[in-house]
Amino acid sequence: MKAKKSQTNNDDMALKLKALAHPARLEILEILKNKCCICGEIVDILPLAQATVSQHLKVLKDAGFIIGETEGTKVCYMLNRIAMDRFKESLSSF
Amino acid sequence: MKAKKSQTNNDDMALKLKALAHPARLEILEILKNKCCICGEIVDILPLAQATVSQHLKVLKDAGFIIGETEGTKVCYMLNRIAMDRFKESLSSF
DNA sequence: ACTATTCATCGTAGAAATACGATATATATT
DNA sequence: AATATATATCGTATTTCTACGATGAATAGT
Repeated sequence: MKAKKSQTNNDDMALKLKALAHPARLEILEILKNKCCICGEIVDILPLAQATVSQHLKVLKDAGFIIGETEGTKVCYMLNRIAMDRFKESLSSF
Repeated sequence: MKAKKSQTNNDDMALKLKALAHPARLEILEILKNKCCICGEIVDILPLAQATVSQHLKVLKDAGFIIGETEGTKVCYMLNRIAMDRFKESLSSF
């Protein structure tokens, strides 16, 4: 049961690592580290199409690293500091 | 030039994250965290074919997370503690 | 109601990752 | 030299990722 749990942990950890394992997504996180941004601002910064950026944002959101707050027709994205810190903490065992 | 450097950093970081982003590779790292192992021992532990384990070891080695020391016909793998710590350190900025 | 704006989702082409059997390579043993 | 052992590499089928145009959905402004 210990091994099973470790397995589950690794699966979960691998999913989170995969969510981070792309240059564009790391850049998005760096942008959101300093300030909240609406999707369009991120599209303006990155050399990627809107659909692609939206896809990357979804990956980060599904992994829990960012939060999106809808305000009218815009969506304000922000870093989920707690999730990020928890992730780094769980990495510390390696 | 600041942006360029950040880009390069992110590319490199993404490569390292990708190398870690697989349950089998995380498990290999956990195994090697405690003791050095020859490839065959890892093959015995993981439910994967020898070719697959060898492939995963190569990914970890190419990313610098492990070191392989050949001893006769065997290869003793060990964690590259320095590389791992450096990686975690560079993650701390997020 | 119509139009514009913002973002998400769909469909899809191309690239990369994954797993494995087969085979190659290199050393050790007899 | 022939055989056994340990590992790496090759070829390949399958799956997953990535990027983007096209389109849908929701709200805002006229």
